[in-house]
Amino acid sequence: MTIKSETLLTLPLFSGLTPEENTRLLANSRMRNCEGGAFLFMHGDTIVNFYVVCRGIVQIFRATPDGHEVTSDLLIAGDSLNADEIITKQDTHNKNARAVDDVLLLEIPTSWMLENLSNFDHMASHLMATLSDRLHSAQIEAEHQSTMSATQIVACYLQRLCILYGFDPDGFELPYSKTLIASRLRIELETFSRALKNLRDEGIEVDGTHVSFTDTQKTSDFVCDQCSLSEECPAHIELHKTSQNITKYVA
Amino acid sequence: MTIKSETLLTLPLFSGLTPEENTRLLANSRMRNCEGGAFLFMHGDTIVNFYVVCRGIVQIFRATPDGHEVTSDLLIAGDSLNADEIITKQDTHNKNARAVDDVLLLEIPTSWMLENLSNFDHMASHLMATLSDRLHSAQIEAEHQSTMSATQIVACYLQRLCILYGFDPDGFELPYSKTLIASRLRIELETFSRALKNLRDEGIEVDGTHVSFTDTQKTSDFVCDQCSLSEECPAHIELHKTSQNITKYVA
DNA sequence: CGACACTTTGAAGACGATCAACGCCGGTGG
DNA sequence: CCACCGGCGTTGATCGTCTTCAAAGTGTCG
Repeated sequence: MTIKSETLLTLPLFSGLTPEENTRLLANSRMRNCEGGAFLFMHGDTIVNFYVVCRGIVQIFRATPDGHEVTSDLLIAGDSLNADEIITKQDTHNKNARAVDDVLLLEIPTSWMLENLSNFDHMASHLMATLSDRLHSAQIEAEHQSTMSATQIVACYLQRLCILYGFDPDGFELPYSKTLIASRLRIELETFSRALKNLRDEGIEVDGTHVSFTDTQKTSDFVCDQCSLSEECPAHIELHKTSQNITKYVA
Repeated sequence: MTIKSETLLTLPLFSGLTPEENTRLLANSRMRNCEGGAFLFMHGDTIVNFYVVCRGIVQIFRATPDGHEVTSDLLIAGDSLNADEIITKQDTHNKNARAVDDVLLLEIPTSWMLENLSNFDHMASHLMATLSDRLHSAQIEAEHQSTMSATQIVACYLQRLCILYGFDPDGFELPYSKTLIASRLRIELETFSRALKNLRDEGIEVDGTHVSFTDTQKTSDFVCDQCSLSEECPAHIELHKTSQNITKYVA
């Protein structure tokens, strides 16, 4: 499996690199294939690599003391797996990462990343921006968790999904199983199922895996500003475009 | 109000600066005093400054559509107020910041921060580490929110409070009002009050504002690993030491 | 002393989790 | 070809926990 240099350049993260740095990046990174169900790394493993998803879906999750699995995130092409672990005091992963379907990863040693952060404008600024965005999202989501009903949370999630993946609001298919989404939203599958029924009243029709926003006005009154279809998030749009580029080049 | 240069050097964030850079930092920053209740900035305001708390308590909060206030964080000396807003696409604050008591702040223009991030090792690495830590904490907390009972959440919080502030586990006073803590934990004041009663069974005695861990064994069985007294978090300890240094020098 | 903010306590209600049963579908094996 | 199974999703009933509303208690400060 070879990587075209243009591929890496399409990632915002590497967009500031000089041609020379890019060459060294290619020499130090490699593509890794993971079949569905395989662990990319586990909680407690030593941190050695930084990963970027190029194709497929990766589930980030943590195990509670009682053995229950809690999904922290679902990542798609263009997402970095563990940007927060490049610079950290601890040397072991604080979460599990598992391939949901067949996944293609860009694998770069964290040591190499660290050495090449020295020029801020080349990579570090992008990395910091990513961390800032993630932090902001995490805080918004925590706020949602405690102020909105399960139905509202699901509505917001579907909206963001549609924006992030660039789906057609008039009709699209859920990209993951309902079990996975429920876990991601930290609600039970049963609650999720019931929430989907309630959404009909709010202008969101869900039948099987098919979703369609039937009454945009009603929906936007219901979901939070941050997740509204009307408000396009530039970062997400860009990310999605990048994802498409990567899958195109790497294939 | 003058700032001794040693004061700034005690902040991990600025520990990599050269003497020359430090001089420029002093020239470009200033101390700001805020009395209790005053807003440092509001949601929607243009982002112009980066702030570090030197004394007092700052409440970060957001308003829900229905007018309710949700506390995102409570910051003490040594904490940066808006590290995530130095590098971000949006140019307006995404949260409110209010002085709880009388607060002393270090105020630095974000433009200056941006210009001086260019050498990664001097400041940016510390900033990134801060963001990573925050992100990790936010994720852990979101996980707690959905997997633990209110009583457990309170127990974990008291443990972390004790570690972070360097209090004596055998007995210390709550640094904020119960209303504020409840808001921070995203639970109702009534629930918080009842949780404190339940904690007696878990080896945590709370009477008025006085807290004491009476049965360390029992407590550590009850709270999550991350928040256990037994496990000392180096970053927090360091932060607390820094806080003490700042308040000492700046006074 | 009285006003006021903060906290506690009680009772009722809402919401989501949990448990249990069932329907649906794709795969496997006889 | 059909019977069986397991994963997935739905639906119903019940239960526990947190929120909500209401009232009373506690403390401080004028």
